[in-house]
Amino acid sequence: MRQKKKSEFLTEVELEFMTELWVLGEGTVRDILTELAPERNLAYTSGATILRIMEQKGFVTSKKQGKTFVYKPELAKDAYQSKTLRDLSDKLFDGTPASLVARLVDDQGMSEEALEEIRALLDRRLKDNDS
Amino acid sequence: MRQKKKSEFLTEVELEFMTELWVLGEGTVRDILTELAPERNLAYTSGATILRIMEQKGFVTSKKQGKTFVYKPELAKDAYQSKTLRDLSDKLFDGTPASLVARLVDDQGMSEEALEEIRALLDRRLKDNDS
DNA sequence: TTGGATATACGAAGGCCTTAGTATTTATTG
DNA sequence: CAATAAATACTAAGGCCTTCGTATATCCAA
Repeated sequence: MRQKKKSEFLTEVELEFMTELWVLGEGTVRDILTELAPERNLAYTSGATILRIMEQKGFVTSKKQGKTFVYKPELAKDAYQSKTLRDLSDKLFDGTPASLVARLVDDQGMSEEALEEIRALLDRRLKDNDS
Repeated sequence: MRQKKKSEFLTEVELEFMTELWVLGEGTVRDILTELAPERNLAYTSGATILRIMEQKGFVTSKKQGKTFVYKPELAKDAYQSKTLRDLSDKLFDGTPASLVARLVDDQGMSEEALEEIRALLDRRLKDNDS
């Protein structure tokens, strides 16, 4: 009785939709399409299909409101961020998160503000560990 | 005259192969298959196909050595790490790398050493900016 | 109640990814 | 040179992703 065990990662479009749901809290097909960039131009039925598939996969749940489905994330953004980082760290950074951060910090195009912000974060975290 | 502008990201298997090439520096189909986990069990011709496609996409180059192709990464690991992080930051962390680090630091079991290491890195980087 | 607008259900096309098989070429060595 | 082993070239199948069209159901207003 083989378990599904599918990838549990969102596809490109699924992430696009989920991102809107994370902002909205919940929403209908129409709500989400409205939030997308105007140049996105996705057919209504495409949006409906995407959300139906996402529900099949367990990424969202729905409740019927009148004749319309309202969708809600089943997966918290925080949790998904964590999962994604763990995966990326394993696959591209030899499983050492520190090297991931190192690369990020080394990379051009990070403002000094962002760097300071990260350092503050680390300081706070290190202080917490001491106590 | 539409430009290719394809995704420029490695697929799952391509990353698997590229990871070996990054370690080896360069290698043949045989070399790479040897490096993969024994349980991977990929047919030789599959490996050859994957590398041929990767060359088409410009991820690797090849030179012929005797009757055999030797493949070499065209894309540096560092560069690909950066690109990937930028993409992830944009798509899942509202374009603010600091929030990415925050999530990583918050929930990954990062050792104090690793945290210190990163802070040192930041300090160095911020000093450089000052000068 | 019925017509029109809007929503859902279903299916399918086209594309890329992964994998592998078959046919052909090439190097080596008796 | 011929036989064998190994590599390359090509093709294709199966799966998932993205997108949309058609058919059907549902709500609301006149």
